[in-house]
This record gives sequence, C-alpha cells and structure tokens, in this order.
Amino acid sequence: MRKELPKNYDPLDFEDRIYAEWQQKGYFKPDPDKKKKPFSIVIPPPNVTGQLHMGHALDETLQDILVRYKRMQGYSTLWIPGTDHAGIATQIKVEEQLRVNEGLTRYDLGREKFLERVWDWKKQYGSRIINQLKKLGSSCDWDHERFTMDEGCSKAVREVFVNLYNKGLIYRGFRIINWCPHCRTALSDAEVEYTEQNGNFWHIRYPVKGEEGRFVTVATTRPETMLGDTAVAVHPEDDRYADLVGKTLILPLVGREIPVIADEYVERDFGTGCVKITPAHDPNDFEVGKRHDLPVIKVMNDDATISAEYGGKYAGMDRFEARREMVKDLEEQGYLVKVEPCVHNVGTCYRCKTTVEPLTSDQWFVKMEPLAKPALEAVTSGEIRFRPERFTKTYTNWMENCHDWCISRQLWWGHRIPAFYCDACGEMTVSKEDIEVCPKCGAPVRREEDVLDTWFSSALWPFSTLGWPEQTEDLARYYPTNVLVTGYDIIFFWVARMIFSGLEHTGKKPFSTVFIHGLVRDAQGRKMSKSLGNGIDPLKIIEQYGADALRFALATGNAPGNDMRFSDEKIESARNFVNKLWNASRFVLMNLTEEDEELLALPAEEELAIEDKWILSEFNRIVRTVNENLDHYEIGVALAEIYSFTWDRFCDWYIEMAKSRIFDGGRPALTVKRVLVYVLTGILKLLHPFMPFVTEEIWQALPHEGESIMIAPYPVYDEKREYPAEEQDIERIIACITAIRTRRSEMNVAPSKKAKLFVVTKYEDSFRNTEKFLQKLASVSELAIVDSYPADDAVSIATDAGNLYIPLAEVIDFEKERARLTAEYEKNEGEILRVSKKLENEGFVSKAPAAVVEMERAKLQKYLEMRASLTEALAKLK
RNA sequence: GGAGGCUUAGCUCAGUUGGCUAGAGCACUUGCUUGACGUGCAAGGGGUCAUAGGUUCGAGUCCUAUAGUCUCCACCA
Repeated sequence: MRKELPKNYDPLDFEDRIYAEWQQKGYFKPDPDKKKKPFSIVIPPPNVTGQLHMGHALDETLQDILVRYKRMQGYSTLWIPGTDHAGIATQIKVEEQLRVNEGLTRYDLGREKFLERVWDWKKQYGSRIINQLKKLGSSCDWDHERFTMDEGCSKAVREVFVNLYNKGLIYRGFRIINWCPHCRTALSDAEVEYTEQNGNFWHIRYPVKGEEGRFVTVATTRPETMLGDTAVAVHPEDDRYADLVGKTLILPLVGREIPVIADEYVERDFGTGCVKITPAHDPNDFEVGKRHDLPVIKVMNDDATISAEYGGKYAGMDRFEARREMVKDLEEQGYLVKVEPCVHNVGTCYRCKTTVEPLTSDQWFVKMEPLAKPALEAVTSGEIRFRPERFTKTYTNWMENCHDWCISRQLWWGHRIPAFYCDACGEMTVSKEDIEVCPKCGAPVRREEDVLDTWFSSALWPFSTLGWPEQTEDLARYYPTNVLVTGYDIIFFWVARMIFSGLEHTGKKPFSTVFIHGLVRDAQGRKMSKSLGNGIDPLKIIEQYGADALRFALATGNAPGNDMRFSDEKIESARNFVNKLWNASRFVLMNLTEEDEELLALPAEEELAIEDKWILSEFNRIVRTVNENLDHYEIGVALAEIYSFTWDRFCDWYIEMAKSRIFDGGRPALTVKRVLVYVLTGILKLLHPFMPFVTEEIWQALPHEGESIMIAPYPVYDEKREYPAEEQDIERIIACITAIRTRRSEMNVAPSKKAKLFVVTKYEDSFRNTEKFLQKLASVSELAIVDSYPADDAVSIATDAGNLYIPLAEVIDFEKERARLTAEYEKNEGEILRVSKKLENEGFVSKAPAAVVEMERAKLQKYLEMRASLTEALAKLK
C-alpha cells in the first residue's frame, strides 16, 4: 500500500525527522568520486555567541539553494560550516555576564581565569547557532565544521602573521588610532561607525603672547582636547592672519605656550580660519603635527578620563565632564566668544556604540598598499566577479582608499599576537613557535599582550578551513571555492580582506563569485534591531510556518542585492504555496492505484494526449529557464517561474483536465497518471533546493527511484520534448474556456447551468480534441461546430480562434451586448492599427530581428481573425 | 564632498542583454459546499512605469538633467 500524506500540511511532522535522515545517510558530505566536479562554499561564520536572525536565515537559504542545486546536478559539493570567535562581541557579552552575576570585571579575574570563562561560554552557546542552522535545512558537511580559534585556524593565523611580518607587511608603530574607551581597545577604521549628533561649536580665544589685548579665536567641537594643543594653524595664504604666523599663543586654562603655524590643511572659509592643533587626539592634527614637528601631548587615559600628567584640575574627570567644566571655566575667564550649535559626525564603536576617541598609541598594522593592488586587479580583471555587479564599485572604492589596517586589539579573547619582547636587550622576536628566551641575548622574554582583530582570522577562512597551511587534499580539491554568499554590509570587513589574504598566502583567489544580498527589514522597512525590538525570530517562524515556507519567503520577490521586507503576508503567501503543493500531491497520490514500475514509465509518444504534450512541453521550458536563472544567481526569478507553473498551469489546468480522464478509467487513465507523476516529480525536483523538506516528504510518498530527492538528478532541458502545435491547441482552448467563464460571470449565469456551445471556427480539430474540457470547465452541455450560428438568441463571444455562441436567450440584453461588442471591436481596431503601423514601418521591418517581425505578423493575424469574429457577432445581433 | 540604490496597481515588490496588449503577492468587488486544497476555485476592477529632454524602427528597460527618498564612504577643526 502506498504511503498517504496527511490531509493537513504540517511541517512539524517531518522536518526534523527528514533532516536527521539526511545527516545519517551522509548526503551532506562531499562525494568522494573524483570524476565529479567540485563545488564548494564556505559559510560566513556566525558569531559564536549569536542566535540565528533573519539575516542568517537569508544568507543560509541562498547558500543552501546553490549547494543543493549543484549537488543534484552531480557536483561533489562541500559546504563548510563554522563559527567565529567574534573577539569584541563575545568578550563584551562575557564581561556583562560577569558584571551582572558576580559584580566582577575581567581585571578582577585576570587574563587566564577570564579566558576560561569565555571558553565555557563558547562551549555552552557555540552549538546553539549550529542547531539553529540545521533547523533551516542547511546541507553543510558537519564533519568539516570549524571555529576561527580552533587549532587549525590558529595555526593558519600564526603562519600568516609571521609571513607578513617577515615580508615587512606587518609592522608595529606609534600612530593615531581609533580607541574605544568602553572596550578599551584599538579599532580599525572599518570598525568605526559615524553617526550624526547634535553638538556645539565653541569659539575660544587664545591670547597672543606679548600683545596685550590681542587674541586668536579658534572654533572647536571638542574643547577638552585643548589640554593637548601644541599649535594653532592658519592657512599660509590667509591675509587675515599672515602676521600671526610664527608668533606665540598662551593656551587658556593651561598657560602653556604654543606657536601659530601655517598649513594648507586649514580651510579658510570654515569656522574662524584658525584651527587648534591637537596631534594626540585628532588624525588630521596628527599629520599636521608630523609636518611641523610638533610635540604630541596625550591627555587622556584608556578609559577616556583626563590624564593626571596633563589634566591639571581636570585630571581624573571623564572627557565629557571635563568638557563641561572647561567650557564653564573658559566662560568665567572670558575666553569663550560664542557657542554655535551644530550637527556633526561622531565616530562610535561598532560593537558598543561608545564615542570613539582618536588617540596615539603603539599598535600593530598591516601595510595595505602592496596587498590592495593585486586584490584590486583580481576584481577589475573579472577574475572575481560580484553579483550584482554594482558592488564591484563599493569594493574598488574602498580598496583604493584604505589605510593601513590596525590589527592589534587590547582584548583578551582572540589570537594572541606571536611577538616576544626581551626587556634585557630590547629585541623583539616574531615567531610561529612559542619562545621562552631571547634568541639574541638568552634572557627571558615576555609575550605581546595584544590579540588580533577578529577579522584577521576571518580573512583566512576560505583556506584555513580547508587545512591550509598544510597542503591537504581538501585544499587541492575545493580551493578556490566557487562562490561566497554574504551581505553588502561586510564587504569591507570581510570580503575585501579575504580577497587580498587569499591572493597573498595561497597565490589564488579565494572564490570566483561574490554573491551579495541585502538586509532583511521589518514590515515597515526598518532595520531589525535589538533596541527597536522589531526583530523577527526565524525559529518562531519555522515553528509556525515551517522552514520551507520561511525559505520560500526569503528567496522570492526581491532582486539580488536589494533589501527586503519581511511581513506576515509574505510568509503566509509562502505557506499557502507549500500547502498548495501538498494538496496537489495528495490529489495525485490518492489516485495512484497501479504499481510503481507502471507509473514511473513515461508513456510512449503516441499514447500522449494533446494536453499531456502541452504540459510536458511547458514543463520542459520551465526547466530551461530555471536552470538558466539559477546559473545566473537569479534565484527569485527561478522560483517565481516554478511557482506560476505549479499553480497556474499544473494545478489550475492540467490537474483539472486530468480529472475526467482519471475518472473515466482504462488505458488513458494510466497515461495521465504517468504524466501526473512525471510532472509532479519534476516540480518537486525543481523546488527541492528551495524547499527541501516538503519536497522530500512528498517525493518519498510518490513512486520514485533512488533513496532521496536530495541526490536525484536536477531536471534538464530536453529539446526533443517540445510540442508547439499541441501547446497552441491547448492555449487556444484555455483562452476560449476563460472567455466563456468571463461572459457567464458577467451575465450572472450560475456555473451549474449548462448550455450548448456553438462554434464557428477554422480550428475545428482543436475544439473537437478538447470537447471534454469545454464540457467540464466551461459548463458546456454539448459542442456543435457550425458554419454559422442560425438564430439570434445566443450570447456571442468573439475569440481569435473563432466565434462562440451560447444560447441563453433569457439572460441577453441586446443593447448591452451591442455596446460590449462594439467596445471590444474598437479596442481590437486599435490594436490592428498599432500593429499594422509597426509592420508598415520600413525601419522596423528592416532593422528589427526577424523573429520579432514574425511575432508581430502573427499578432496582426490574430487581431484580423478577431475582427472577423466580432464583425460576425455584431451582424448576428441585428 | 564622493559613490551607489530606489521611485512601476491601494500596499510590498518583480520586470536579467531594449521587442507579445506592463506582471506577481497581499488588499478590494462579485460568484462558488465544482470528486486535492476556503491556506481554496472562478471572474473582475485598479498603473500617463517620478518629471523633462535625448538615442532608437521600437524605451519601464539605454543616455542627460531635475525632484524626492534611502544607504555607504570621506570627515571641515
């Protein structure tokens, strides 16, 4: 007895079970068959502390679609999953937990104890996100699961660090960097987010030394930094201040003497034209300071309090408190000229949103210029391609303008920098292996405290996960990977850095295609965020609607790279489609009484009915477009094609047409069932990459060959299976049935009221071959093909296939009929005019492609036939 | 300041290299216990494709300008 599907579609019944089966059968593993072509993807590793959110859901869905598609096409697919240690993010979480639960800071615990806590946390939460990925149906090879701080990845990190250092591409230097006073670490440029904030422009006057009563007025948004001022700059060609250059000013509140200098960096028209220069706390001032050899006075501590050394009475105050106090004092002492409100961009930490403090510090950097050049070339040459293409520009702009990458972080959670200092002789050693003593003088060394930027290890992900620096089989077979799927928000953080790292360390690009998607927003189009509380939990959606519906909703109705909104309507409509597929399958299944072998054989050509050929032909065409679109990463288009074929063609027409044949029984019934099984199975295969669970569940219930739809071959276009004549026949009849339904509906004729149909047509065979459909689907009691309709008691319907007459004298309003037919006639005349004009146009006929011209000719033919029909129908009304 | 996106039906969006009478989902109107599905079936209404020019036989699609809107980068203190 064949397995039956439950009446109601309930994904909870089978999703977990099916996933477990797939995993147990080993379908996620790459096929060891060397003859198969490899296809590989590395997952953008979610943060180990994270929960699955809609962004992940979209990202994983797209990857899984590609991987499942390729797997069914016979590739040996490897999709590597894993998680990222997420340095700052994780450390913040653990510190927060520590603070809340125990009232302790990481300093209370000390480095070693604290790291134990973080590892505990990782063990506890790391598997959570992995399990959530499974809920989505992700067909990753879990045997290949990696973590950015596991042994292999850590080895790769060290290898890369030492190599870059030896090449002079990593250096340690005293520079101005972005400092997060809350996380107490340096940040890279990419990790600073600029937000517009309301602030003030304080105009402050600095007295000129030796010239009683003379002042220079500077304007600043950050008065507290004046403690570190070491000059005031004016433009060299600014006549207003020409005589001041070289003079000395007395810094208010501080009393220190600073020079007036001339530098082209100053914009004459902005502010007062005089700029206070604070090399220790402003990147531009730092550059000015270097040019003029100014002292660098750092006035803040790591927590952004004012330093004891230079703070004077403000020492120990928080920077913002100091600002208030200093403004007050400046005002009291008569130095404050005016306060001008302004909106300005303030840099904030991308993890904790604290205002970033630019300050000078000793840090480690990656020299970007030599790395950026080949990375840029790989993309501009087309070796690596962005989809959609417009993101190429985002990438190249950044790559062309990026500064050296600050990679050291004053955190504890991360890859510790493999540098060792000897206090005895001052030697620094960078080494792949840990060392205890200085190679130069033999004194004990101490290891660098800093760890590396999280993104330093993520940058190696495509090859570190495949075993690099070992030359493993995996690396040889699956690197470079084929495609990287990720959001546009991490092109700088991650994609760019993977590209230059891959090129530098493996000599190969890490992937051929970068497939970029947008953000998932809420129904109002707002970014989902914790603070807004508008996040939609994908796991709740899965519980409620099923993973297939979620995947469908995410994969459809939006163009690549664009943001999308996630709404109730969207997920409901997705669920409705799954439900439709379920029920169509139930219908097919409940009518299969024959043996599997019998049903699986596709009928011989001569046994196929006209509608069989029609649906097979249409299916075949859909197969082609789906393949083409998937090959071009047009996932939404591919899915929309399957959707409309399944619902509008297969369910609404073919199944309806099939009913009469099934219930008639006999040989034709076997044929139609075979076609039903064939096309439905084909639909399931086409849909499997998008909706893996439900397609597997139904496929298993249907007659099938093989163990799982997951490893069944993806449908391919078959040029032999094209039946243009039959397609035309059926399309013609569908148009007639629709026209009849429309007329009857307009005239409020109950569907139950059957009527005879008279047809005047030159497509006699089309009508005769499909009489049963007209009867069944257009409430026709009997079909009569005539040369001309004899009476004037009929509703007439003009079609390009001929004239249809339905004797329904009691419902006809002749005036209305005439008006309607006339309107239709006019409209048709308009079309005739439009198309004939086109065809009379010399330019069109000579320049347009022949196929297009041919199409227009056929169109004109249709309109002319329609005109004949309408003329006849109108004549009948007289 | 620089770059890019978006503007198509009441709403949310498709429309791939220019070429069938511009589509879908949702919403709306009308009818339907039609042998899987009311999470459904049938029929229908609804769009000067932001505006103005241009290229072309032909423009929602390409070019230029304008307006509105969003995002990213830069940072003039």
